[in-house]
Amino acid sequence: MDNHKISEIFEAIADILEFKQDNQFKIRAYRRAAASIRAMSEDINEFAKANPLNSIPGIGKDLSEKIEELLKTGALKSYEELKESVPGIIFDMMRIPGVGPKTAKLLYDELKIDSVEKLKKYAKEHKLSQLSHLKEKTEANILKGIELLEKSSDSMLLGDALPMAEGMVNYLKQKSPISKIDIAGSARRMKQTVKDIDILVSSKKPQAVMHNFVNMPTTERVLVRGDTKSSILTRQGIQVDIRVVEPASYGAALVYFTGSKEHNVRLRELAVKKKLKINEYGVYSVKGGSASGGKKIAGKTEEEVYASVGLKYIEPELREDRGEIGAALKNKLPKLIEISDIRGDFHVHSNYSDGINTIEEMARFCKNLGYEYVVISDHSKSLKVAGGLSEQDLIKKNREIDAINKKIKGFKVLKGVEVDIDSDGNLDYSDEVLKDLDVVLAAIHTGFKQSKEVITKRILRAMDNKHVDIITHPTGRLLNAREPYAVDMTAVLKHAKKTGTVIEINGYPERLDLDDINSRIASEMGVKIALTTDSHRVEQLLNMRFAVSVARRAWLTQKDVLNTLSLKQICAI
DNA sequence: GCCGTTTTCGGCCCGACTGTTTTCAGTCG
Repeated sequence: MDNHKISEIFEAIADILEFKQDNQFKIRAYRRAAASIRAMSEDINEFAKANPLNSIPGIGKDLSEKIEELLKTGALKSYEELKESVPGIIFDMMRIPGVGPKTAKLLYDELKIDSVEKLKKYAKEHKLSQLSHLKEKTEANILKGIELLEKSSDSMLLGDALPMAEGMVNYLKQKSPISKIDIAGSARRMKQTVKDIDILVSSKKPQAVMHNFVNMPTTERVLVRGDTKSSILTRQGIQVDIRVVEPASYGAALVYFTGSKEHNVRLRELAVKKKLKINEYGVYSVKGGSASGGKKIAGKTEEEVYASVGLKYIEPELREDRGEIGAALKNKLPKLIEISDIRGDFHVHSNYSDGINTIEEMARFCKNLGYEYVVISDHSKSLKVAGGLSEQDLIKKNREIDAINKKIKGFKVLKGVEVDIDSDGNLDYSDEVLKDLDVVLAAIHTGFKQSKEVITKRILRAMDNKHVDIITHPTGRLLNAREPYAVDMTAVLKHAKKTGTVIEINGYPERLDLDDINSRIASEMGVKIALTTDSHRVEQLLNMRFAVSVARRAWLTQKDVLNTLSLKQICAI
């Protein structure tokens, strides 16, 4: 029973209560509790050993007991009973866009809908529109919603969504008179995957912007079209929302539209305590308990909005309700690492193994990025699928690096390897070979199905080797494609601290491994982090921004990160 | 169901768009 599972159960309870039209504040309490547990940076089992559960925000007496029951027995009796009391189909129905609890209840009560297939059939036969309060348009929308649900894939990788959003921003800028435009939402918060793209605009010609937006070349279908707010579905199947506001409201709208929702709720609660009201148009004073007639006191910039409730500006990557508002109140926000702090890349492949470009091409590209060094870390011999290097090839490669270092001035190529950790925890090169390298990264590429104990032991053993500097992509996950292998991350991080091993945040968009939550735990434990791209071609070296984004979401500062050090400092380690 | 520097009861974040309606409920973000 982990944090994720518990928050899922609380969400499911909220869904059921919503269907039953229970007290809306009770429903909100369950959803808030679920969000709170999701946002925790610690495993709830561990947390429960040292702390009272009701010290988690949004968890009181009742929910504490429910969590205890879940942790102890792996199940929740009251939830099982609740589930029995409602038809299972409601979970599927409420997942259809446009169908909420009320519509689901109506459809179930009146038409005895027990499958999405049946709902689809009835919609096509126009049986839905014969109900009261449900006419042809809603019927058509339900049908569209089902199709949308069937078509919708996993959420999109940030590495795909962000360039797409940037493309749209450029397109709109060219087509319409726009005074301000920003990507907002989870893409601005640099979440590893995003479900939709949000764009905020300020313009003297909002109608023109809306027109251009819904008629973008990538638009598949217009979902909503209004004067200030529209939504489309792209051909790639991702929803894009746009909102147009006045310049005087731009900052408030950017806060609102950037989210996260949980962060916004906290912000508004803080405002209420100060007799203020925050919405997407600004911050208003509340007179005599009534919001109307209040005076607008902020809204033009985000800084202004935060300041109005006594907060320092909070960077978008921190807006996840993971303690950032408390830190901002105490003026204890971290000074987050920035891409300009990065002085080199520790994980880069060349055409010696499975990369596309030569060592020199990779090196020159890095130099142009303003770096001082790059570690060329090709695969080791047993990783045949990726062209792993034999000992002889490695010697040849190292000679070439020496030659390149004589050619390129003011920059250094460091000799590295991504050495394979075999299924017993042995390394793929002997110590004799490893000792001549500047940087050794160790990784698991095989035996993903082994037990947690075995995999953890493999990694700990690799860290015990005095030549190993960095553990790369520590969980092996591929977003939307492969689950992480079973590994006791707490044990790995403890051992990393003990052995002085650095842990990687791999910026390859499918990996982003270690993730933000664990990276934050690592840095709190005093483990150093290396930001890398795992590049296999020159363009991928630009993925450093994604590694940096994970680090920022993990509250990391310059001092937490290895590759903010200069070449001289690195060589001295 | 949670919560408290207006506290142990009575609040609980806020507004746009849509559809089916003549004033609003439902859904969404």
